[in-house]
Amino acid sequence: MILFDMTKKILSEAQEDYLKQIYFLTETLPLAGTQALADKLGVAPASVTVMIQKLGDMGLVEYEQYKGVRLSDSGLAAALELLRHHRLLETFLHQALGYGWDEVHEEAEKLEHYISETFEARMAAWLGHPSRDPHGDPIPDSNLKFPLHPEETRLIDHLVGFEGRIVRVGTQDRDELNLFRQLGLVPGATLSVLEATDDALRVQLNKEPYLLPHSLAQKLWVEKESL
Amino acid sequence: MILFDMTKKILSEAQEDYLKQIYFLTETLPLAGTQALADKLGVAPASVTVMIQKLGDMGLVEYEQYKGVRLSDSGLAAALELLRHHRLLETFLHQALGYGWDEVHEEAEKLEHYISETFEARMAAWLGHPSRDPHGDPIPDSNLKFPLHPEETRLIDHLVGFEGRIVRVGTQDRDELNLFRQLGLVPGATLSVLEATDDALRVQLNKEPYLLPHSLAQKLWVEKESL
DNA sequence: CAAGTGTTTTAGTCATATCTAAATTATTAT
DNA sequence: ATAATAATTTAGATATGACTAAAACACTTG
Ligand SMILES: [Mn+2]
Ligand SMILES: [Mn+2]
Ligand SMILES: [Mn+2]
Ligand SMILES: [Mn+2]
Repeated sequence: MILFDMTKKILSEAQEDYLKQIYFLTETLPLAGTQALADKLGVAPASVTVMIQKLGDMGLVEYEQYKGVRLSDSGLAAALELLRHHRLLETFLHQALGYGWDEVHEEAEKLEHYISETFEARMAAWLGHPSRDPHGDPIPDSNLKFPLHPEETRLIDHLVGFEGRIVRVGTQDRDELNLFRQLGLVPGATLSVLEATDDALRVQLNKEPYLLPHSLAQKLWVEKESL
Repeated sequence: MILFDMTKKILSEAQEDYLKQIYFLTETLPLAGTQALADKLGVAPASVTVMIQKLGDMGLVEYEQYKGVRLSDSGLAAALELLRHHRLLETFLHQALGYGWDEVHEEAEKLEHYISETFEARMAAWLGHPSRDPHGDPIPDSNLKFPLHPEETRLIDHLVGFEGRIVRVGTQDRDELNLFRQLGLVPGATLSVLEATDDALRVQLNKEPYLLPHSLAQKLWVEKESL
């Protein structure tokens, strides 16, 4: 007896991108608003309203008029599936095809919607089932559970004297990524906090002291050196 | 001064697939008809008419009412670009990700429309700029010229006594591909023609004689053993 | 060469995803 | 609490690419 696999809905590229942005926005806030989604997706607010109504009808989001949306269980699964595709693709493009870490995002943004589950599985195997992408972002496993990285903390939360290793650079802006790379602020690099001011952090990286503006420091995640 | 790159039109997946099928049909015939295109693309004839009118307005095909279509220069370039994507993808999926030769077509059929020129170039480099895909089909080079394979001939055109090597298996039907594989009739295999009847060919392959129905033999291309 | 048959095109409809402009609802400030 | 402002939704339009049904055209056959 063959039953429908309700977990495998066929979603359009647009629908998947909406779910992904709702996912990102609701990492911080309880609900994703129409305006915020319109900004992230580069469409008009009216377009967002129409789409989230449809996603609501499809059971992928919980939508409250004039309030905003949150993902349902099936919507979350779809978003995580897409995120896994995205981050595996970024890692594969980097490791197998020599893409720079500033190049991977754009290509993955498109391909994430069109690769099969077979492609996903073969990439994961080729890469040895990685738990982070080239920027250090965590990759959900094949059951869509996030890998545990309990030691991961924000650089910004640390006091003078902290020594540790960068594990994640939280941006996908190409210029910003190139800046981080130029400074050697990449996953794996070790650094220590020398001094903290209101709007910057003085850090030591490879013997060199840098003054790191809050706007950049904010985007770094670190782990204490485990020797 | 920056000029538009007229060679890089933005085409939809549907438009690209129409161009590709027009390309295949006009390999044999001077014009591709509405009915034939509808069959190949799995759409209604009326849908084909509307689309080829649009492709005509876009300058991608030469369309004669009630006669059929042929590719223009720019349409041919677009079709060959897509064909290069398809066959490089098939080769890459096979070589890099371990796809079976019966699995590559379906995945490539979708991804061909969504990979970037960068992705194309990196795959080609990774593979060492191959001139054939896993089925032996020729891969247009980066200038969209076909590789020269002057020794390639159809098995069916040969007389008793011919000895040579299979270079191409001209089908993308999964069951048929598996049959060929099962029989050892894959690119690289050597065989000789023992006997020819009206509707079959008796061939020797790895010491084993086979009776090869015309319907299968027709799909094989060979080269004389060059010792 | 006039019918009849089959192919091709036209016309009208639908689904998707976008837009702008107008109406509605919610929030903020007086 | 009311009025102004901002966010959201509705309404109506557009583009794409498909469909069906009907009309137009082109072959083939008597
Ligand atoms: Mn995307
Ligand atoms: Mn990333
Ligand atoms: Mn295709
Ligand atoms: Mn092939």
